[in-house]
Amino acid sequence: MANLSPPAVFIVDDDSSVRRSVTRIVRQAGFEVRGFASAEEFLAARLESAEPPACLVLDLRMPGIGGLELQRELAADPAPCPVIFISGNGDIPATVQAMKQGAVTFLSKPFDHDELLQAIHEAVTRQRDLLATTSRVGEVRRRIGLLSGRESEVMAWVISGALNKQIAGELGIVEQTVKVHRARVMEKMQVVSVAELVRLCDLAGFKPAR
Amino acid sequence: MANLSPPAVFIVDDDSSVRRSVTRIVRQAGFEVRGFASAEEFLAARLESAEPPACLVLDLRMPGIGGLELQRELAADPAPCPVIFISGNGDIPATVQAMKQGAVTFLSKPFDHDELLQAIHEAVTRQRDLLATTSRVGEVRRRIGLLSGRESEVMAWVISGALNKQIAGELGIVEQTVKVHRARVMEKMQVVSVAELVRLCDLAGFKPAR
DNA sequence: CCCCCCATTGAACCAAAGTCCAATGGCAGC
DNA sequence: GCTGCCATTGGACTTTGGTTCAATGGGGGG
Repeated sequence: MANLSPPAVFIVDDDSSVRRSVTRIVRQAGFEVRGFASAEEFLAARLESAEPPACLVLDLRMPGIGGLELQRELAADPAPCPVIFISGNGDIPATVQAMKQGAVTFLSKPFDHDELLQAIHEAVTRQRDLLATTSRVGEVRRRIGLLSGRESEVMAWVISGALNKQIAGELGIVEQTVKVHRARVMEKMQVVSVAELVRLCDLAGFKPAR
Repeated sequence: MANLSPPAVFIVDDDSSVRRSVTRIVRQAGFEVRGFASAEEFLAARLESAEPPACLVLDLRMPGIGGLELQRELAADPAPCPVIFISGNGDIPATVQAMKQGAVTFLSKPFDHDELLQAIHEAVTRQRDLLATTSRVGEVRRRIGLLSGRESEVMAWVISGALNKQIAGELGIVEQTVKVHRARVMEKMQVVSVAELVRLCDLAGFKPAR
């Protein structure tokens, strides 16, 4: 719960000499590095200690699960680990697919050390930003989860700009009841103004009524 | 002001046989096509008739301005024309740069006709969506431009959730004055609720105070 | 069966927002 | 100098929003 200082870099490549080389370069730049000989090995290890502030240096072609497949697997994650590809025999279609799937970059072996480090830097930055927004979204969703059914309905109308009177009409209840729910919404969502509420809901993908 | 039916496709390639080939394929699929032998020629023609619903099929290597450079030029536009690269001698670094600069895809000659058409379809869709949001943003910015200086200040505080009393204090004026400005803001921005106002301002990048 | 959460309503009250109407002063352009 | 736009303020009034206290009824869990 407190591993922010040295971002972790994972290197997945079936060629042990590449692993050693990358490990040496990246470690020297001050990162925590772990090597894996295959996608399967990485996935197995990842299950236990999913510590987010990290990025992945990935070989395209490997026995078993390939780089693109692994990338696609990871993309299902809400805050996927950014991927940097390195490949000795990459082709343009693979590069295109990798980039479409969100790769930071695609380097060819032999790669330039500075290029790799710069890519890692970009990946770490991207990951930090992504984690920041994802955790904010998660927090907002947690709060939304605390709302009762009626409270959610009322909130949907509030963020669509409806007056209490209108909300009451829509829900078939009295204005006073709306006020009660509304007050609880503001309390549970931890906001003091409609403006903040609108922003939180937009962020979390909570849709207004109508 | 009404050319929405057949999206336009521009093909820029110094090889006239490629232009002919692409033109034939794409025209047969129902698109309007225009060919250009160089980036310069395209830029010159573009100045007059910038009709947005379009996409660009672009060769990587050409005499004069290259494909990547042209793409970078176009990217300065608020709603840049989506680019599909085709290249006979593309390399991975060029592909990576093209994709990073927002290319739809990167095809190698000889390319598959269906791949090209599918890419064009994606480009057109992307462009249509982009244009929709850009025009909405433009409209909102136009409205913001109608606000007087004070009105903008008041709006910034309103969308940050401040009460009229607080706004008055911040601006060193009386609450009644705030109400006047606020009413004009709602009128000029063409909204009836703070919720809508917040969304418009977020969309247009208008930042709240504080 | 009792307790808690949820939804609902009522009354009373205060604070805030919105809407009139009227008026003053500065400033730019014709 | 007149005109129009902007910013400002005052007063009076209505509508909404928000709070507090009190109460009822349904439903699930210990």
